[in-house]
Amino acid sequence: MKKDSYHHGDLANELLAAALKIVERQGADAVSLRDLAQTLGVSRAAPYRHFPDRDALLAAIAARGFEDLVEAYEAVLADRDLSGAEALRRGWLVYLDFARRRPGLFQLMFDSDFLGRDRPPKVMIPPADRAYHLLWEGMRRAHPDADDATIKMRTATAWSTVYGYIALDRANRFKTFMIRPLSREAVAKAVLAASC
Amino acid sequence: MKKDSYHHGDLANELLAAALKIVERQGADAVSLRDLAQTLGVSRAAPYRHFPDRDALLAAIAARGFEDLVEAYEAVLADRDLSGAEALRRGWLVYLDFARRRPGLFQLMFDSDFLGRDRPPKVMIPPADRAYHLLWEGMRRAHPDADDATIKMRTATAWSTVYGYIALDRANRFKTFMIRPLSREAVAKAVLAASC
DNA sequence: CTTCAATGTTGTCGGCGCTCACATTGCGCA
DNA sequence: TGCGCAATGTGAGCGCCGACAACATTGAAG
Repeated sequence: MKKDSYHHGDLANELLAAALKIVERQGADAVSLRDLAQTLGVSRAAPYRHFPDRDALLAAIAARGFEDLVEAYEAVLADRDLSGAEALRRGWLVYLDFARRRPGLFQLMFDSDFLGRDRPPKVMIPPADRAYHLLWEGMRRAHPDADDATIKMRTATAWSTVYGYIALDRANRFKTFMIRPLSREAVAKAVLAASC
Repeated sequence: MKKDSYHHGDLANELLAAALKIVERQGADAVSLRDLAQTLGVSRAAPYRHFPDRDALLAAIAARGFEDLVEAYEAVLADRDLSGAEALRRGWLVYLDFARRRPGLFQLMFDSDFLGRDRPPKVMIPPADRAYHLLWEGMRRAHPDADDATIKMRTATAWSTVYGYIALDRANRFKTFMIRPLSREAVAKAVLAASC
């Protein structure tokens, strides 16, 4: 931690923390390894001792985002007293709230092409898989007797709607359609209605 | 057109055409003004005589994309023999087909933040407005007696679903849910069912 | 024929990701 | 205790990019 020593002490974590702040405030495009290094008082090349390249740093941040999202979603599913439909509704709200409160991070997690690659960054495979699996679990709980194909299709459709709404709302596209944008609750209800 | 003269002759249009090809094949991120200039046999600074900056060139391409999309959608609405629901369904198919055949262009049109700015590039305001307005017209035709608020909300929800599906499909995200992704027709039908 | 606006060129600046050879440090092991 | 090595940080440099400024060339209008 002492700043004047040759070795920084905790550069990897400080890079993650500083980059996360930038992602949340200005989006992933604003992350520059050179900038980061200067902010933390190290040389431009230092970050490369901890992350092979810029993408690896962003992937690590995205992975942390998935972990946070999964934690919040699991808190909803943990309440066994909730009806299936209500658990499903609250689960969508978790996604909608996450996207609204941390838009830059959400965008990095879902809009970057990390997960679409042949070989996604290994740090984010488990939490991302878990996040997607939870969507399926929520839908299954609301439709205990439906067959797998139905569950999957409804999950895909509902997730399309929620994700599309989030992306369009973030980009301010709904001003074309209405003065006041749809509320998160309205979206969650509409999605719920469409998948029940 | 003559290549050896000092003045190129039609640089603006050739820049647009060459950049459009790159957008469609590799996405907007792959567009480099320097590269473009070299390909067309002019100097690095020449493009700046025709477009103030890189964003302006991309905005012009996006505008052209909206014009193509509007043309295809209007061809559907022009058939007055179609039922409202069928016209709506075919309208969504126009979007889905456009997104599948020209993913890079679609992404530039809808994912870039041009339209979300305080002052969107003026070349793309009219065609983009028209494209969004057509969604509303299609929905109106399927629900002639619904009030405006309902039309708007259904349009917003349906567009969220279609747009979300397109983005997730392009990013290959549905492999988590199913082996074979949903077909365009299945999506159009699901959206139609949800908004009728 | 002259003049001028349109168009193209060269040079330059700052920023970026990334790599390489080298410097410093501290930890584990003899 | 002291030594050696792996981990970590440094500085220089490469090639790429967008953008600007000063200058060159051209064609068309008068």
